[in-house]
Amino acid sequence: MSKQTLTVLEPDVCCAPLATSAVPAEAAADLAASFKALGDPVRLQLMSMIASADGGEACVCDLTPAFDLTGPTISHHLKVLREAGLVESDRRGTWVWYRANRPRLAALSALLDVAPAA
Amino acid sequence: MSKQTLTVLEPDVCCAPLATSAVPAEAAADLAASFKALGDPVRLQLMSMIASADGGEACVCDLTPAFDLTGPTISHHLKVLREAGLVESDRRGTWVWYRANRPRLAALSALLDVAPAA
DNA sequence: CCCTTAGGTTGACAGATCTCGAAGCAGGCG
DNA sequence: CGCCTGCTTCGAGATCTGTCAACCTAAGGG
Repeated sequence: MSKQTLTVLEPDVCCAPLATSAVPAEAAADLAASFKALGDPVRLQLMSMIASADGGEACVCDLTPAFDLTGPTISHHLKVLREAGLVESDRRGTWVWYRANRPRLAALSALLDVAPAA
Repeated sequence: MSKQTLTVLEPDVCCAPLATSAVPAEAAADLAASFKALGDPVRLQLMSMIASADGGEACVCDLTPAFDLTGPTISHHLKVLREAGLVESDRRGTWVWYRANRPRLAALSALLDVAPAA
């Protein structure tokens, strides 16, 4: 697996449900990167805390104390989520705020959708 | 991250959309394991090939030649998907057939669902 | 029986990942 | 200006992961 950052990352890379048609190799690399980012308990919780936060935004200062991990580690996980295109960050004065990339989440959700009208 | 196989793996471990309420730590470990399994381009393609296969089943003999990888490697990836509860296997005579665990996929899809009734 | 074919298991190795402590950068306060 | 706090980046160590070659098991055919 190469270290390169994927340049695709459009919210709607591939939306045909996985159970409907096979995912092409190029799209698979991009989509798998997002799933991999969610493939860590800490990041999944971070993602959910951010996405479900009041106002749709969460401050790092609120996220960090929720885990038994050091600041740098949380920062690292947030960076992974950022590079996967799942969240966006925004510095506001002293604190940094994170918000979820809804369209991206929706695309992933649609991909895993099975037989909506079975 | 421990090596232990999680014992939970019920299809409906946690279904409240990630954007609605934060995922509890215990559920996060289980769910993240599934996302991690999908976090590899090869496995994501395998998953889609199996889920979209005619009759809902795919033979390993059809999956392996679709990649530029050796048999053992494909076997390893299928094992990961199996242990993540995403697919089930079934030997039928000479060949082994795989089919998707639809409920599990549905649960993951629901988790990533954003603004169901926005 | 022996052999061939389909898959899975084992062992090994390069590369990636998670975690931390130390150091760096940005913004606010005295 | 000088310092403190919040967050990120850097460097390092232990662990995990993807891949292959070699080997093993199961099923079917002479």
